[in-house]
Amino acid sequence: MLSEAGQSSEFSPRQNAVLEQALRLLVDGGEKALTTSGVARAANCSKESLYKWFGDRDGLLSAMITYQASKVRTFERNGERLNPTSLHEHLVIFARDLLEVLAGDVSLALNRLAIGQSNRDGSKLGKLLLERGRRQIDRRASGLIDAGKRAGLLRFTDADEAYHTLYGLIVSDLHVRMLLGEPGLKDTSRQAEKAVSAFLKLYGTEKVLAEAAATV
Amino acid sequence: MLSEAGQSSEFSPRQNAVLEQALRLLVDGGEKALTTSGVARAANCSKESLYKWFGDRDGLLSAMITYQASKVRTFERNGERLNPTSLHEHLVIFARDLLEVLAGDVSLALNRLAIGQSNRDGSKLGKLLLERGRRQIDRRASGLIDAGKRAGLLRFTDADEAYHTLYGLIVSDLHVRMLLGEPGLKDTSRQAEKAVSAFLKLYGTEKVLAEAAATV
DNA sequence: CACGAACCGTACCGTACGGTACGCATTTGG
DNA sequence: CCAAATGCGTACCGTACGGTACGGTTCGTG
Repeated sequence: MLSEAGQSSEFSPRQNAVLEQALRLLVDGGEKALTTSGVARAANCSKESLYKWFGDRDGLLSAMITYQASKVRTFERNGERLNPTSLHEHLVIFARDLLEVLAGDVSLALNRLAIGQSNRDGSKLGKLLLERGRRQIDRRASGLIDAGKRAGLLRFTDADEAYHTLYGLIVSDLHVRMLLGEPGLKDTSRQAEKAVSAFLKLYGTEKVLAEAAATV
Repeated sequence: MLSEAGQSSEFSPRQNAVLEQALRLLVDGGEKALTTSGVARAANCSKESLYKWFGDRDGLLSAMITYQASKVRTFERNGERLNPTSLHEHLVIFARDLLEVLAGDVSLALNRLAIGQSNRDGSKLGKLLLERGRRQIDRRASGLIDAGKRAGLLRFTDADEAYHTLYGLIVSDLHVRMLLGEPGLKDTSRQAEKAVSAFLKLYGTEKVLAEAAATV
C-alpha cells in the first residue's frame, strides 16, 4: 500500500516523529547505529509497526531521505528586477545557503548513508537523494542565473554549464572532504564571496564587472 | 625521494596479492561483499593469516587504502621552463588525469568505503585516504601553478586558494554524483579544456590571455 | 458499552559476520 | 633428514542484526 504512495502523500505525524528519531540515530552513530531495534526503541514504537509503515529497512532509509527533503524547503523568489548589486547579493546568499546545507550534519549523514550503499542496491538511495535533495537547489540557482542573463548582467550559452561552474567555485572539494570526516571551513562567507566574484568575472557582462571594480 | 620510496616495502608480495583480491571484491560488491571469509576464499589464504598480517578488519581496510595509494604513483616533472602553450597543455593533462582517477572504480569504491565509515571510527579511514591518495595530486598541481607563477604566467596571492579554484572548476559536483552512483561524463576532455580555460581567465596574466584569445 | 483496529513491548528465529582454534601440508634451515 | 615455522582449509563460537509472531493495551466508533 504505502510502497507506491510514498511520493504523493506525506507521512503521518507519528511516522514523522519516528523518522526524526531515526535521523537522530543516524547522525549520532552512523549507519551501524541505525538498527531497526534501535529506531523502535528510540521512537517508542514496535518493530512490527516499522515494517508495517516502511516495508523493510531500505524503505525506512528512503522514507528518511524523503522526509528530510520535505523539511528543507527553499523559496523561489523571481520576477524581481535584478541590478548588478542585487545579483551579486543573491548569488552570495545562495552560496552561503548551499555551503550551510552541505555542511549540515543531517545532510552529511544522509549523503554518507546513500554513498555507502550506492554500489550495492544499484544506487537507489543515491538517485533518490539527488532528485529529492538537489532539485530545489538546482532550480533556485538556475532561476537566479537565468534572471541575471535576462537582465543583461550574465553572458553564457549553456545555463547548465554556467551553473555547474558556479557550484564548483563555491564547493570545490569541500563536500567530499566533509563527507570523509574533515571539519568544515571556519568562514563560509569569505568562501562564498570569493566564489561569486570569480563566477562574475567569468560570466558577468561589462555592467557587473564595472560594479565589481568599483566595490573593490 | 622516488628512489627509496618503493611501494613494495610496505607489504610482502603475497600480501599484495591478497589486497588485490580484496580490492576486487570491494569494487564488485561493495562493502557488504568484503567479508573476511570472502577475502580469504578469493585470495586462497586462511582467515588466520589475514588476522596475523593485518590485525583486524579495520587494519585490512587501511592496508587496502595504503596499497592502492602506493600503486598510483604520479610523477613530478619540474624545472622545465613554461610558456603559455605548455602551461595550458600541462593543466589540461592534469585535469584529465584528475577526472580519470576520480572516476576509476577502485577509487570510487575506496572513497565510498571510507565515507560510509567516516562517522563511526572517527574518520580514521577518511584521513588516511586524504593523506595517502590526495597528497600526490595536490603536490603535482601546486608545483604546476607555482611554476606558472614563477614564469610570470599566473597571478595569485594564495596558491592554495588558486589550487582549490582549479579543482572546483575541474570536478564541480561530479565526484559526489559519481559516489552516489551516477555515471561519469561522456567527454572528459571537453570538461578539462573548459575548466582550464576558466582557470586561466581567472588567474592568467596578459601573456596567457593573449595566447588563449589567439587559439580561440 | 462493546468490539475491532492499531499499536506497543518483548520474545523469538534464522542467518551471517568477526574473530579464534586446530589439524595438516609445505617450506626452510641446519 | 629432521625440526621449526609458516600458512592453508575448516570447523567452531559468540554476537548482533533483519524480520516475524504474539499477548496485552489503548483508542476510535457504532
